[in-house]
Amino acid sequence: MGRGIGNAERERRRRRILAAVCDVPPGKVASYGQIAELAGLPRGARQVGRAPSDLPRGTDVPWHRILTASGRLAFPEGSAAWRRQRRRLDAEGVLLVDGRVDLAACRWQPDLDELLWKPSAAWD
DNA sequence: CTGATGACTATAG
DNA sequence: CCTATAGCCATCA
Repeated sequence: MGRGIGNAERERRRRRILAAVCDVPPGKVASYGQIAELAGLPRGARQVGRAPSDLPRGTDVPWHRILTASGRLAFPEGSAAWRRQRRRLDAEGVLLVDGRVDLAACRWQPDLDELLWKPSAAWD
């Protein structure tokens, strides 16, 4: 056994990441690191960025609510992907000021109830 | 196996 | 604000 994780485990982690992303409500945002923590992957911020890019076409996951820890979009400012994400955020009332979101105002923070209930339901 | 890469983060100067 | 450095970890050539 020694090698890294198997396909089953990788898939479980991906599902937890996507579940955490789906928990972020409209009008709120979360950082990659925050999603990783919620998914049970304390140092998995980079993996959070990978999961959405692996999604099959047409899947409905609110990946646009995920930002870097500084409140910026992870794409180069002005790029097509950046504009697409910005437009989705804008539609929910999350505005960029000077290229970044006011995390103090828009950051999503799950309730204690949610932390106690959601995981068991979402992780299985 | 090794090294490079990336939708990351934190700290230091 | 910037750059540099280090840590992170799955994935790929």
